[in-house]
Amino acid sequence: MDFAPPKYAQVMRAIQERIESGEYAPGDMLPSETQLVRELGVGRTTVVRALQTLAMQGWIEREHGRGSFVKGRPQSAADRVRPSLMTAEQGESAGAVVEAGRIPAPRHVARLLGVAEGTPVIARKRLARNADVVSAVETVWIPLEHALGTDLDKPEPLRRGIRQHLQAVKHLRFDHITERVSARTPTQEEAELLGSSNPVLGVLATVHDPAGNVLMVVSLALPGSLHELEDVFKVS
Amino acid sequence: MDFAPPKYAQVMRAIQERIESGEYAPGDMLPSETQLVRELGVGRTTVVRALQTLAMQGWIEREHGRGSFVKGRPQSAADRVRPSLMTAEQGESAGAVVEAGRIPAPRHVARLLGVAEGTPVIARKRLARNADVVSAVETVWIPLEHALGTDLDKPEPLRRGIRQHLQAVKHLRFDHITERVSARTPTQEEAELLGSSNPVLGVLATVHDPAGNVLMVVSLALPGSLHELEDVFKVS
DNA sequence: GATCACAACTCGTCCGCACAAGTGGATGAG
DNA sequence: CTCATCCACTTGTGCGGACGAGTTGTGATC
Repeated sequence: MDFAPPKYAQVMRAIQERIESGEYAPGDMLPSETQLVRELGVGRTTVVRALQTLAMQGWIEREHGRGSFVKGRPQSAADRVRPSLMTAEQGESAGAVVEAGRIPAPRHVARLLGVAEGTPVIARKRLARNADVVSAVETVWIPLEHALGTDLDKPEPLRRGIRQHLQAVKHLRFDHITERVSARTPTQEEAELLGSSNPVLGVLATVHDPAGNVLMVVSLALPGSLHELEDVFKVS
Repeated sequence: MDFAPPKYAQVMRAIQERIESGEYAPGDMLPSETQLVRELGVGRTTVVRALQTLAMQGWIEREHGRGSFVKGRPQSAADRVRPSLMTAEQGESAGAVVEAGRIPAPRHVARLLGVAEGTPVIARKRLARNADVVSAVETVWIPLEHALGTDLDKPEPLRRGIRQHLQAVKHLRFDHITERVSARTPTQEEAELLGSSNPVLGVLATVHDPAGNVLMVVSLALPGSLHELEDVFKVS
């Protein structure tokens, strides 16, 4: 079964698309709430909720008694691409999983997980493909206790992302992620999978639950020629 | 005249105070919406709006069908280190400046500055040292119009950072910065300056004024073995 | 005892309506 | 012309009701 997104989200998307397409340019006044009600066939409650959410996200500005005005696509630190979160969130397609099973934890992973080096953990390694080119090698390391009873140690592709799977099966909740990015030469194995030994962006991330415990470690190798991490931020 | 804050804000404050006082402890379930409606004498619309806003701000968590649960006072994510901003902010020490003067803009810089390739611009290249090791090659590209009258084209070290210098002399204000990070092999020149041709983090940043005009471009080569960019962020 | 259906609760969304309050142009008195 | 007033518009807030959907306990049934 598939679900239609809620109406207020549909209204938001409709307006966002008109802003991105240039139909509503920055500075323009949006149609009034009552106009949108008539045009979109929804209640004013719904329109107001959509507009207020857009205002909170920085797309528009609302002035009491005057109208709503376009500001443009919001640039916030929040919409930065977080490669580790993408990895945890995306489902898997056929053939993506290279390896999934129990492995002694290497030192750098053991330290981040807070276990002794060599402790058996579940490692799940997969390939991200982009137009038939391998665009990333993703390895997820999970302590046995958290992987127990999940499908993470099975080579079959997951239909939902790892985060949703862990939440549904084990009620584990992600709270925050610490991500460290560096540049390095790919390991032998990564070079073979990527078909190149050019420099890669190495991302090493720890995923924490609300109590601060480390749920898992994500390690990524992103070929420098294919990936750029973009970030826009205000100067104080 | 003084105004009473809107009711939904009063409801928010009431719940925040109960969380801060410990009456509602983290993990506790809040009273249900209908209970709060009776207790506070407001409509459910108002209670729902207050609770949804608190959830967006991270005070509580709402689970469909189960209830609302206390998370605690929200904490904003730690600020990330912005290498390009550091570069623009720091002063220079003796011998740091490798080169400063007029150069035809290379293609990738010209595109970011919005000028034709080969247009003369000011390039200022310097080295960051850390315990006598060259830890970064920093190049700043500035259109002639912005560099005119400044000391940016002179090889003498600046006592203040580039940002303060531009603001004091030319009244230019930084508003936001777009930063793109990738992994690459250092150029011939960078490799010589760094004394190594190991992979580097390549940072390419454009600095914008409040109107969105590009004030300058910053290009950094950070050896992967010496630099890690760390970032902590909340998961939705 | 295990299983299933159901009721009673939760939050999620949506509607129509109402009134307050801010803005700006039209209108008419002076 | 100047100014106050009014009116038509805008958004802000609030209410009650309705229905959907997820969760959990309870009790009947097998």
